[in-house]
Amino acid sequence: MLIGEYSHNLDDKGRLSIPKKFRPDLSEGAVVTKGLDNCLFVYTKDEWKKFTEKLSALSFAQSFAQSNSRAFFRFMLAGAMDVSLDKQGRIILPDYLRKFAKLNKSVVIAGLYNRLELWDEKAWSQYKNKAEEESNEIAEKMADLGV
Amino acid sequence: MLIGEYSHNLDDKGRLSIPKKFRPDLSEGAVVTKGLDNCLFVYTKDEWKKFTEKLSALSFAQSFAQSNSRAFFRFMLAGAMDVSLDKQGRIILPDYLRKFAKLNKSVVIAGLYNRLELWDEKAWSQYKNKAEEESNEIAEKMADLGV
DNA sequence: GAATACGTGGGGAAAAGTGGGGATAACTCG
DNA sequence: CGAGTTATCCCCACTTTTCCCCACGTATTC
Repeated sequence: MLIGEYSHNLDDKGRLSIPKKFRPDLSEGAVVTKGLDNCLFVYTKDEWKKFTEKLSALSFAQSFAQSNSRAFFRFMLAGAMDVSLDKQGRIILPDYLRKFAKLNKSVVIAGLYNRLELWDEKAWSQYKNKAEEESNEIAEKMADLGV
Repeated sequence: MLIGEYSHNLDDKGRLSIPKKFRPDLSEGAVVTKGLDNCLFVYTKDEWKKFTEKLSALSFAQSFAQSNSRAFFRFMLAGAMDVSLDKQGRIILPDYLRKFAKLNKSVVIAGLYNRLELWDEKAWSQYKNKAEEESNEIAEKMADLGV
């Protein structure tokens, strides 16, 4: 299970080293794709398969009601890219994904159960501040979900 | 069962020693997460597993499609960190959790049945005073709930 | 009042992250 | 088809962080 928050540097060659803790999960290969809220998602090979299956089920079910669901489907899949770890445990992020998430040197790598998220550090801290201010709502959400 | 209240010091390296009494429960590993009211929760491995099972039971659409759900998952999962005791019975708190709970040197470790809570000592005493003032109201609420 | 137990602090070895050089492969353009 | 250019990846070296271990101090107990 992927949890926790790390801050690593993106170097001039577009390489990002993955925290040691996450490497075993990604050693078989991974897929990076455009995520929601202007971040990137990183899935393990297995999780990527599950994810696309769920996504297509969702897209099909909703496609009658929502015209933009196919656009969403394409958004998630079109930008996807296979990556693999080099011997130092780093991945290479293609330019278009770096630009999409507006990544600068300092990148936050967050574990979210079955995926990683990559954020520009500034964007992450802004998002987090906002979320923490609204922690009341988060508490309500927990209650809603029966946690 | 975890009960009792202790005050320990956080050292310059971010280490916090766990009261001897609680160590057996955490010896298999533990997870620290962001709690409510600006404190941190510490779950044993077993308790954390129960929690994640509840989360994973949620539907894909619920957990993924709604923006406040995404914020909730980022708060709970990216905000979490698994920790283990060193040979002196201490855990290391990552910077981002220390900042979240505004912990200074003196930290209160409180047992709450199935989890520990970590508080900055000042925040704890303020909270406790407030809670004691309102204890009448709390008692009434408990009565309402049929406790 | 010595002895044990527990919390606290710091020094040093080992591991993880970072950055750059160079070899090999791939791609492009004449 | 071949030469030049670009891109990819491996390897090495450096820096920073982590974590293990030892030692000290305070408190408690017998």
